Amino acid sequence: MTKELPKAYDFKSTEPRIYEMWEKGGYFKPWNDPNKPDFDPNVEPFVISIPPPNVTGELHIGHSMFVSVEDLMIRYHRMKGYSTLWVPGTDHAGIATQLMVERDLLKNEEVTREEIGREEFIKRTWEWKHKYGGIITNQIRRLGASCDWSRERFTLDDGLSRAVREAFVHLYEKGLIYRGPRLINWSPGLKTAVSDLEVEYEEEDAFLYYFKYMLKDSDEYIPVATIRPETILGDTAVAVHPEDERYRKFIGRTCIVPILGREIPVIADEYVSMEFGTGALKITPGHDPNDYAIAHRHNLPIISMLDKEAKVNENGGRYQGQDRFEARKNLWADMKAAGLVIKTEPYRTTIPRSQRGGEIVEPMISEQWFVTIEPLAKAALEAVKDGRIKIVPERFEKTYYNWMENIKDWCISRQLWWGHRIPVWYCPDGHMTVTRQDPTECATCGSKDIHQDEDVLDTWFSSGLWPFSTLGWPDETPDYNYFYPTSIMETGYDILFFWVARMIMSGLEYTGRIPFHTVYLHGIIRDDLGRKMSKTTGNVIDPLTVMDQFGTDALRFTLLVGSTPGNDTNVGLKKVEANRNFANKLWNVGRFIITAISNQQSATSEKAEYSLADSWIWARLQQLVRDVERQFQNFQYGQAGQQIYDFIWSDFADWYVEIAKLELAEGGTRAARAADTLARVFDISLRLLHPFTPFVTEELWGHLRNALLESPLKDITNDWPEALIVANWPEPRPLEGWEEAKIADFELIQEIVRAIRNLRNEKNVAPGKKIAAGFAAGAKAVLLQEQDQVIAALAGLDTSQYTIQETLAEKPADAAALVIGSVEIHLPLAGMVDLAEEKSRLEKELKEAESHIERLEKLLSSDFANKAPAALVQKERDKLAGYKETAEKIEAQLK
RNA sequence: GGGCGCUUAGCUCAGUUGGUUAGAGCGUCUCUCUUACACAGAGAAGGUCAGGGGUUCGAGUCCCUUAGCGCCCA
Repeated sequence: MTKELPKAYDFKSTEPRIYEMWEKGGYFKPWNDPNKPDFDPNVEPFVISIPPPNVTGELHIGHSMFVSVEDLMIRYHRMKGYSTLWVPGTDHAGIATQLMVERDLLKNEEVTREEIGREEFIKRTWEWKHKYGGIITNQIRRLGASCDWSRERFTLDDGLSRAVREAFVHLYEKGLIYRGPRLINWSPGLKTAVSDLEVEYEEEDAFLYYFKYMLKDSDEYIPVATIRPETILGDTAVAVHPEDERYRKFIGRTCIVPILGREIPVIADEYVSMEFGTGALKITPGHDPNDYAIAHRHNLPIISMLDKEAKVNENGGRYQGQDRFEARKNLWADMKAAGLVIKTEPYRTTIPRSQRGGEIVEPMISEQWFVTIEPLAKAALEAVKDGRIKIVPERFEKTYYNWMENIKDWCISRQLWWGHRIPVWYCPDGHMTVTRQDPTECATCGSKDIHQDEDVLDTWFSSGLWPFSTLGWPDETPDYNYFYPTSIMETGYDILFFWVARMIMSGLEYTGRIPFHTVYLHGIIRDDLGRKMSKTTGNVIDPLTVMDQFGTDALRFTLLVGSTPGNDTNVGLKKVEANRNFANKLWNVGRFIITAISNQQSATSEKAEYSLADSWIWARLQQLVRDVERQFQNFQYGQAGQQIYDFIWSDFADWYVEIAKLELAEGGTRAARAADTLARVFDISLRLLHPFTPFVTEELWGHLRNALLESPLKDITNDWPEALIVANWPEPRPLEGWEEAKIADFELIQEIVRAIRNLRNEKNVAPGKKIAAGFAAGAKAVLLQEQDQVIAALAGLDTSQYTIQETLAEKPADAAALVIGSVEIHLPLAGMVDLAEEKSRLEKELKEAESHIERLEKLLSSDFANKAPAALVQKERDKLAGYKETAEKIEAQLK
């Protein structure tokens, strides 16, 4: 064939073609499918369910991260022979999607959702989903994700909706779900409740307002400080510390709420801090969680003074209808006029803001649905504590425990339209009907006049079911029976609570089993300076642009290598560029090998001996396979990738390929052996690299396979499948005993070559110029003689003026000398050797050798010799001997 | 207030049972377009592994402590 491959790897034309080939080839589907007749239930599956991105979202760098890691895990296990399933899908993202559609309606049709009504709005949202829902999944395809698209799921699909219904009713029947007025976090802009997790607290500049709480029928007052003066309208008490000398006398008396004139008691509670503010606290149980708790202790009334839009309601007297911030201003002004104001001062405090949109969240009393979380949390806590579920990295287990141990009931109702509607129906008598099937009448009184709860469930409620709902639960489908529990849950540590914890609780509660045995958490992607990416900073890296520029493999490799589990990763374009270069390097190595194979005339005969380089590269490759395997077992993917990179570039390309060129030029069996080694080492390298950079490896492997098939070396491919994606993973082999010596021999050759190159550079010898050399190699003479051509070629020696002997009869004049252990090299660089310079160079080297000798002698005469492992001690002794030899030779040179 | 992480070459980071002169990429400097690759090759410079203390024959790696930065929870 020998169709010339282009000089540079063209990822643009390759990636789509390869992905299509994979998908059409059915490689993304598990090979052992429980829905097929030849299914074998004894085969171990490996399963990941994708963290579902927002259905209407677009790819960001975080998605690239999880796709890269999960695809790596999936490809590795697929190559290992597991029946591998990666379930893709998307999540309806209640708030985000609803907002997007609302915004669109307002912009294009100038209508609000209220104006078009619930039914029409949901219809429009589905249309939106159908129009844009494919964007994110196509972008995930571009990343090379080998997930089984035939099993793609969406949280609002019929099946998954049934799962949600089942879960809700199950909890309700078990008495673990309740409805009631509670203090919740209210998002006034979105007009919905949000859960505790969806509120973020940040320190901001604010003011502390000091004012007088006048005592009834008195001129006395209690000074009180507050951050939110408008909540005075909802005050139901003033609290002081029982021990506080300043205010003790007021306990039990009555205060007058400013402007409103309501009478409220002065109470004593130890919660009050005597140091903060004035030491007296106004109590607004309707709008503050701590006050709410105090109010419960003291049986205080609870007043809500804000409506759903955070405007003052009928309890706010003359401020009714005013926005919360407007009311703050007006009330304060009126209080000032009334002489109740003491002062205001700047103050830094934590402000609760909505995770979505960033508006200030108001604690409010509201009727909502809650899950009694404690029993679920207890089981989920236990599953991690007893090791049934392992979290990687381990330290997050502590975080998990801490959260689970302090968990509060989960507010699951949302005042939205886009989502799973709560499966509860009410009749006029207030009976509740909670069923799996939509009812036609009240289960209690039989009334036909029933209406469904208006609220929908928190999106995370359905996401929590994801590992099993996607496989068919609540039905015991073949997929569910075979693939559940899944294997690994891989996601960012930022959603450990939101999602992972809830999946564990849900899995245990509904299926009675852990949803996965391992949680692997990756870090957050930051920019090259370690800053969080944000639109306002303008440092967002768009993965699509990066892929356009450098290719998918380069992006994936960048994300996977140089990062450690659970740690944040800084990504800059420079890194991606460097990895693009790696893909290109690989491409060119491949090009060279394919040409070499195509030029072969005969097959490798059994008799073709292995050269030192052959043995060395094999030994190194086997070392690599062992290391990579160990690292994969320990989730050290970054390390593994780095080592493969180093092997391919620094060992295989820089040394082996260069030596193979000589061997190929020799022709005959030597050339055949070299071609054979090139092919086999390259094959295994591509397999190891495939989970990291699937496209370029698949492409090259295909070329390699074709070249081999059309060459005398075709037997190499006997057990190869048709595509790399399903090729066997290289299994580590035990050491055979010869490796260490071959590696040591080869490393000596490398040292010699490097030393000569170094000297050439130092002396400004033109790169193309061949130079003479005389070796006094002592015991290494035979080895070096065998490798003379290799040394000559790599170091640029003139073979006609080049000798390797045990000892040299006489020291060549006008030559530079190099000493490497017992090997002396004389390079007669006529006219270039400055004797004085030469002497000082040798003296410097001698000094270095001597310092090593001193260090090692000290080490070996210490306790080290007695206590350290024997092999290690021997290694140091050998080193010492080597340095001694070097020093001796240099001294001889200096005489 | 509680918990966790980070601090290693100019920059960004690796470095997992502690093993002996600390690695990579980028950047810098010298040379080279040598028929796989200039998205490259050859060579070089550059680090008291945040500070202090301890354990050990041996510490970037384990323990204690201080400082700075960051994150999570309250």
